[in-house]
Amino acid sequence: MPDDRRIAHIDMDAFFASCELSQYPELRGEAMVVAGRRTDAPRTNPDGTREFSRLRDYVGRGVLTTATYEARALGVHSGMPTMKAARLAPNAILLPVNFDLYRTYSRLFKDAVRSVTPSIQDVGIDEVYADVSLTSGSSEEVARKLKSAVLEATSLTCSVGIAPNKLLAKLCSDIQKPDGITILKFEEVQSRIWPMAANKINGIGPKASAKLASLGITTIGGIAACDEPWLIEHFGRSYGSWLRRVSHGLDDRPVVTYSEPVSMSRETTFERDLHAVRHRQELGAAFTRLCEQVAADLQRKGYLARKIGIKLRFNDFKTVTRDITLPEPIANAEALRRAATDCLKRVELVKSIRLLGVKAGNLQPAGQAPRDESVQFTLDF
DNA sequence: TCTGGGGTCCTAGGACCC
DNA sequence: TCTGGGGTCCTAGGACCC
Repeated sequence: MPDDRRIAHIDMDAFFASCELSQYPELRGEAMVVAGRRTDAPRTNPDGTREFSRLRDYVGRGVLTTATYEARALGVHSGMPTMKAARLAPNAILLPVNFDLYRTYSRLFKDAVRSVTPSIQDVGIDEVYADVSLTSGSSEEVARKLKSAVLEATSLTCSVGIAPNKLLAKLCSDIQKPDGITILKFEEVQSRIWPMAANKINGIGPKASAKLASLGITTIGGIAACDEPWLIEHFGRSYGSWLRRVSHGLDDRPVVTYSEPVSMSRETTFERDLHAVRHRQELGAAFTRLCEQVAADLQRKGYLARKIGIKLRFNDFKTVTRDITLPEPIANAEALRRAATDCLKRVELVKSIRLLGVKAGNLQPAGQAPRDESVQFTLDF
């Protein structure tokens, strides 16, 4: 049943690009993408003007992290391989990712939302849910209050959706973008939500929407028109009945204001594929580094891990994982590398390796656990 | 010149225990 | 002497999200 909550979803507009524009205002109105590495950083001339890299200068295997609306007009979008984007928009400005900057703005943005209501749920770096059931004022007023608080704190715009639950609020914040406000009452699900594409729903990704399309369903209303047994027959018991519920706008998930992390991982895609034998040294060094990074992350954030895993992606893009559960939780790099090496031994290393990753799971707070010392390793990959 | 990095959650089979 | 189930843990893979 629809409930009487009032949930806001606040989504920053083209967040990474907007953060960069605050640093480089002269790029406003330009086609610009964020994708590069440090070597693509702008250079400052003696006269104070700046020179920027262009997309055509990029060499590597990354994908676009974001693109301004002007760049999107040239046919590029986030997630697109950067080399492909370079062919479509060679003259677009290229900036390296600057996560420290985005984290700073993210903190300001979330604090601003928190000044309106304490009940907020993090959803990544650039969006939050907020329970505004008890916030005074009409939904319009609350939305305006949220937007002006964010603008004042960050000089950046966001889009706000307010609806009876998280599912609908998230769909709403996307309707008027950028810098928009969308308020939805439950009675409007049929008229305003049902016409939307099925894959707008959080949880209906590429696979599910392709399958829906193959069954002749492209909109949310199309799902709502199916009966539950039919959905269950095609999508399984759990996913089928979930599809039924969300297509009718039903969602009783609470706004979760705090949650413990489940896993921490580090991974890297190599500049070129590496072979386990021919590039043993290089792989061993990368492997050690990843283990050290994960260990450092665990220690910095105060967690121990009982599950250690590795991830390999081969030159044919096939991905395998192996993991192991330890009798005692660990956080130090040496023990982590030993466990990860045990996992690595269970993989046949014939094909060249494109990506290597190390992951710590089954986390528990470290409490009074003793700190470990940093250790030098031999490269015995 | 295809295809990043850091996450969460779910499923499914096998081991193992009662 | 012919075939239980339920529960939990472990492992691998995959869908999905930002």
